[in-house]
Amino acid sequence: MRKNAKFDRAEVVNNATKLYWEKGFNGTSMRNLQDVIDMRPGSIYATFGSKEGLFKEALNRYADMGIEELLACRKAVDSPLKALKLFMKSAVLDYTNSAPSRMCMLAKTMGELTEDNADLLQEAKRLLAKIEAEFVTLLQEAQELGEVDSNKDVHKLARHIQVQTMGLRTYAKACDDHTILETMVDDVFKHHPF
Amino acid sequence: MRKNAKFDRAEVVNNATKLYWEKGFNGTSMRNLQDVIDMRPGSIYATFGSKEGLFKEALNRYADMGIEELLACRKAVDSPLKALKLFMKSAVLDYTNSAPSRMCMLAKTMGELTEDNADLLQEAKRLLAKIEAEFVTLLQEAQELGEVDSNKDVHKLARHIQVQTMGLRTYAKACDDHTILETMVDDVFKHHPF
DNA sequence: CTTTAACTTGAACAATCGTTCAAGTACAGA
DNA sequence: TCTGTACTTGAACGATTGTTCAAGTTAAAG
Repeated sequence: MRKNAKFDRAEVVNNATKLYWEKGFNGTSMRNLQDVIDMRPGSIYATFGSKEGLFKEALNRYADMGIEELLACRKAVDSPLKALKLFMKSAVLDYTNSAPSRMCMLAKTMGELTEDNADLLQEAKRLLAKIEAEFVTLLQEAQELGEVDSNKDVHKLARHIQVQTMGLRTYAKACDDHTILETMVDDVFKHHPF
Repeated sequence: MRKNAKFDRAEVVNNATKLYWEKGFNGTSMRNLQDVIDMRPGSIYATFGSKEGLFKEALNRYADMGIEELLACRKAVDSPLKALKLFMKSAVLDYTNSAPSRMCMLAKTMGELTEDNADLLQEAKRLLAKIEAEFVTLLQEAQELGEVDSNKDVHKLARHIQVQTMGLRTYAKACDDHTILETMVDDVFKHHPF
């Protein structure tokens, strides 16, 4: 057997994700990528096939990070509803960390791409649905614990969380006022239809 | 005095706005623009200065169209709150018309651009604030008519409308289910904090 | 009709785009 | 040590990018 490639694939995809997340698909050039992932064109194309192939992998990495974060929130607090709120606060307010953009990378991708990149668009939709399914799981748990009325539709609530998160993160890029944003997240869980 | 340019500036900006709205700033090339506005590079640069200059004008045209639409909604119904709901339904659900994208062009711009185009980003923020101010005006009227409690903060409510609209329009691009979307808009005005 | 200034045209520019591939390097197996 | 293969390298490709500008066109003024 041959040894694997010299580069650390996970690290490479992480760095590519950061750049794509910040600059978008069209705003990122292969030469930008070469610099941040420290690979030459030949290796990149042998490994990922194309700019689109690497972007697709970056989208998946991004979604996985989000789900990991959500599960981490769940473990950090004693209730699934509090976990959702913590996750949302983190997504909307925590720009102190090394997040390349305030906005959701999947939402950015939905906005940027057209049918010219139908497969990437499809992948972004699929991953949004995957995340929404995680919301459903948490909401079902909340229902079992009595935090959410048992007659509520958890899929509907999950859609609601999704819309709020994407909307607030977009608003956050335009607003910048931390107090206003925090109040808006609090209000989601104050006036919510749970 | 000399006669004005042969081209119809308003028409040109309209067509440029359509293309920019659909493809985004980075996704649109000057040659794409030349085709749809039927002008040659020299004329374009003499008139608009740069790709960014034309985009800035397109952003303004887009915002003006939105405000016109909002005022048209106000005239179409007998209450400011119903007007807001009508506007939101139109923005989220009416993809039958010739809108180049389901998403808000300003939201798309906020997502696509970075500090590399700080002035365009600033302009998009300014226009989002301008639209939000129109929401405030309608909400104040609603307050005067007793449709909204007088102790509510109209600026806060306007922010809420803004977030819902942007969030739902982003979700709409990923969802496609008209029934689900319509229910979500209805729910905004059912469970709202007014 | 001639002049003159405003405006349009499209070829051309340097820079950058995504991608390819022949040549070089590195290392497991014999 | 030698061979063979997996992998990396970076120069190079044609296409396209945003932009410029000298030449051409148009039409009002003299």
